Amino acid sequence: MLSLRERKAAKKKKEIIQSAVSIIGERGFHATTMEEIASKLLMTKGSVYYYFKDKQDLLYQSQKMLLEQSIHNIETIIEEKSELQEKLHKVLTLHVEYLLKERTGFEIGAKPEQLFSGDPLKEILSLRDQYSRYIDQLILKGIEAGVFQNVNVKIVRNLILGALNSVIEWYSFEGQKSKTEIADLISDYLLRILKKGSSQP
Amino acid sequence: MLSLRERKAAKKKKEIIQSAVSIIGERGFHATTMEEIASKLLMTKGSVYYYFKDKQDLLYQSQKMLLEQSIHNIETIIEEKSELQEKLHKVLTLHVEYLLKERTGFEIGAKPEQLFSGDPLKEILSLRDQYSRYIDQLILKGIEAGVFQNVNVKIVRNLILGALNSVIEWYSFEGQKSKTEIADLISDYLLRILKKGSSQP
DNA sequence: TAGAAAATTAACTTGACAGTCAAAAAATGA
DNA sequence: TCATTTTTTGACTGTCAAGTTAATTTTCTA
Repeated sequence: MLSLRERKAAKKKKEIIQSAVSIIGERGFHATTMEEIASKLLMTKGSVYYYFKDKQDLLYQSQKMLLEQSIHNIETIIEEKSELQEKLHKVLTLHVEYLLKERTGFEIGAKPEQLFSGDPLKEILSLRDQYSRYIDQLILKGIEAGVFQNVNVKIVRNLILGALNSVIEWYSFEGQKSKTEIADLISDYLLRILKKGSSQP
Repeated sequence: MLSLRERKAAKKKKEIIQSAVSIIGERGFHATTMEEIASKLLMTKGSVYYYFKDKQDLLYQSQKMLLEQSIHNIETIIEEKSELQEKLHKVLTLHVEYLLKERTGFEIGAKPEQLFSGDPLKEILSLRDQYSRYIDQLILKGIEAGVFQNVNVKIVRNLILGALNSVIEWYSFEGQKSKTEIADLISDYLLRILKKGSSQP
């Protein structure tokens, strides 16, 4: 079990990540200074460097955290026992909800190629890939089971994820609709790409 | 008519913009230096400052150019005489094709709030808005004419644009499909969100 | 072709920020 | 309580890039 000290350190790390994410999310990675990140927590830059190797490391750990949680989310739903269509609907809905919850964090990570290189980049891309493959599997199973139309799986998956991720840019807290309502509506619309119409056998 | 000198200057401006866009597109705005932009054209930084007020200005003018061309594209199609569905299909297709043609330029401009502020930001957002409104109109007309399902226009428009714009991130030149094929396929899939199925009256 | 206007250069200033480090402060625990 | 370990500090360094400018070179034109 973790000592009090270790748990305190872990908490501080999380706080620093949150501070970093919120500022970087607004201003962008390069425009954000370590001093800003620190001073938001009433700390000095030096302290931040006590917990993180460098600026890259800070960003990398925050992105890894978000992606791992996303994968955990999708795995939970996939293990549930329900109809394929309902499952995919749930996956899309949760995707939107988690995206909006961790809005700034995901905004930052949109273009990992510009943020990371080498092994960290590989790791981030591989986590994204893992997530995409889960969705591909759901679509493929749906096609095989005759629930969905026959489509180019990768293209449709990319379109769906692209549409979902864009919600970050246009969902406004001012809007009439709650996050849950929006998530549900979006998922309905996007499933139409896959659902069988009258013209198909 | 423009003098030779003016035309030369305009050409040089374009070259600088292209150089800037290609480097910024790869590395990001803040990570790109004016010296890099200049040296790609065998120039020095000072020359670039002769044509552009500052780094922001250079970026702003490149974005404005792209958006104005996009608006011109959509206006051309809207003026054509064809069925609503076909018109929207053409708009989506051309959107993808132009996006992939000017790939890096659009990649940069994805988050204008992080790049601009004040009047330039307003101008960029207003151009984007103008483009969106054209699409809204097409969808709305389609609904009114009974060609499309009744949907929340703004949400569906945002989903469609989000999906379309994501193509920048995943379309690979290695892929089997040409840009035209991809554009066509994507437009087909996305129109399914709007097309009437058998369940609707 | 000479003189003016336009364009380019290279050296310079300025400011900012990432990352370091020795010393101080705080927490721990015997 | 006091010695030891952990954490924090803030001043410092080195680097790097934006933007300026005076001097030079090129281009135009009368």
